[in-house]
Amino acid sequence: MVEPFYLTTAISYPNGPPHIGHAYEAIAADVLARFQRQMGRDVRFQTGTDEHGLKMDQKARELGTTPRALADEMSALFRNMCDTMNVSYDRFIRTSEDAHHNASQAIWKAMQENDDLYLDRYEGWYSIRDEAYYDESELIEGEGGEKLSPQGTPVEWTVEESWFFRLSKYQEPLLQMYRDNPEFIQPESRRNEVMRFVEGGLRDLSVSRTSFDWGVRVPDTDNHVMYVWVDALTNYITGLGYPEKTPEFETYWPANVHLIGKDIVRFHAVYWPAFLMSAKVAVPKQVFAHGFLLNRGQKESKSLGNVTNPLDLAEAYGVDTLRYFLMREVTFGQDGSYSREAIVTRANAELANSFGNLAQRTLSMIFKNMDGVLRSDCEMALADQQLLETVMTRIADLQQSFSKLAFSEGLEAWMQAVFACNQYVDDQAPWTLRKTNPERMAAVLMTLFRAVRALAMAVQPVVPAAASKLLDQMGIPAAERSYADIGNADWLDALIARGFVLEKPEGVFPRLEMPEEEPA
RNA sequence: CGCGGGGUGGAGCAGUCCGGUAGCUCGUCAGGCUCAUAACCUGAAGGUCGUUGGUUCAAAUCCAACCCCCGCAACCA
Repeated sequence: MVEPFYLTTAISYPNGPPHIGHAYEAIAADVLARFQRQMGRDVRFQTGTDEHGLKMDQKARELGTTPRALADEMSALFRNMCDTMNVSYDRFIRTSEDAHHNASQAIWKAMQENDDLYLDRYEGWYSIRDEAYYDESELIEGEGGEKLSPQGTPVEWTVEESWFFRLSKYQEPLLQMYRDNPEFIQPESRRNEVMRFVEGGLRDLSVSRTSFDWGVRVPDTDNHVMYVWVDALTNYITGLGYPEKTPEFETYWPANVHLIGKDIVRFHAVYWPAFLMSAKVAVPKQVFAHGFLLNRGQKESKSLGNVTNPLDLAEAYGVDTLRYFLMREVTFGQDGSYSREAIVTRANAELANSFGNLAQRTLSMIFKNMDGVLRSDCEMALADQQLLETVMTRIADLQQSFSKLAFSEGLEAWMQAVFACNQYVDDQAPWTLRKTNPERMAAVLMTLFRAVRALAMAVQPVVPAAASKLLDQMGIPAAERSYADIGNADWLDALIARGFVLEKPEGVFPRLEMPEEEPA
């Protein structure tokens, strides 16, 4: 029986085109998805766009269009970004889909049946400019003694009819759930943050709006739409067919991982499980919050004018390179910094010089000195066995790290194996053996062939296109590239039996040019 | 006392939960090799792990106080 694995990204808010952060999350999720597939899991991977809410409404008005048209246009950009980045989602969901409206209304009714929703009035100091209510204690005094928001914008006492969710009722159940499932919120620091927040007391949550109508209508009302997070979070089960008990829902829910940004931890780790408990649906197994990418140590923002279009980076350096860089450079879960120089340095040092060159020199020597003909009958020396053992150990390390989303740690282990191979090449000096001991040379080159194959297979989740290009050259059948296949005993004999002969190899990780000095 | 993240060789980071020779990459210097994508391999220099105090046989790691940097209004993961 194949164990299912359901993972999701957060759905993106498409009131603007995708930026580097969206790409980062999608790529990380994809690496995990591909990794789990290679581990033999039955993976379901969902991403998409979160299209409702006041901001979409406003943005559309600003652009002289409709929210629907804006959503269609932007959502397509996100989908295109995922496709370009080679993100292997199974389902790209849009919250404006009819099925999603049905699901959101269904979960609403389920919460209502559990007596967790009630109609009340929301009143407080409201800042129109900030679109937020403030507590009396947060307000500051303006020059003329008038009340101002903490941001210095005018506020007025506002009363609005709103539905409320009894979040307060779930304080203890949530804390109990966190205690029972220490892995529920990762990384650790986020868990502490959330627990402290919940321990501080939960207030009921306003979950409907009457001030605009671009959203999911609250059942049996004509002027309320759901608070955007109520419907947004529901996407994770909509995509599986909720409220129907579909085979997908039965198989994949509860999700193994919701991969999100650190800014929306509260919604996923507090509100979402509370909604689900109320609706009597199982809670997800894990919420994993990644950090933010900083552009040379600075947050990217439109006002600073340092926003990077991920597609530009992909075009300039290649999708695989970008994927590798993002997974390798930054400790997953923490904030990290990137720059064009860093991408080029990292890609050249590790992908081109270390691994790419290793593959190239190995295949090239087999092609030139053995006419591309593989052999499985070479006698293995101790050094050969030790190298392969090192490689296998490091790959096991990679797998263990990737299982806990420690991508950079896993790739570091992988690099250690690559270094060991290059060291081995130097020690064995097959170019010398060619003259002195051709038999031994063949043994060395075949050892390297085995090592390169394993390394290429191991790194597939991160650089899928380049890895398969390399494995294609090596004659490894596409259907035999899972992790289980690495350790197959007879793959080499089968390859030889098929009459496979290596062609002149072609590098798959070209060296990159360092960019011109950028203005400081 | 608002909240959070961080301060480790020239640069960027890991290690901190579960104390015990301070690790990695890049850069620099010296040497080796020539199969390979001017790539590869070896060695070296370089750090009082923000500061002060405490606990301990032993602290980057635990405790206390303090200093500095970055986020926490908007666009925004």
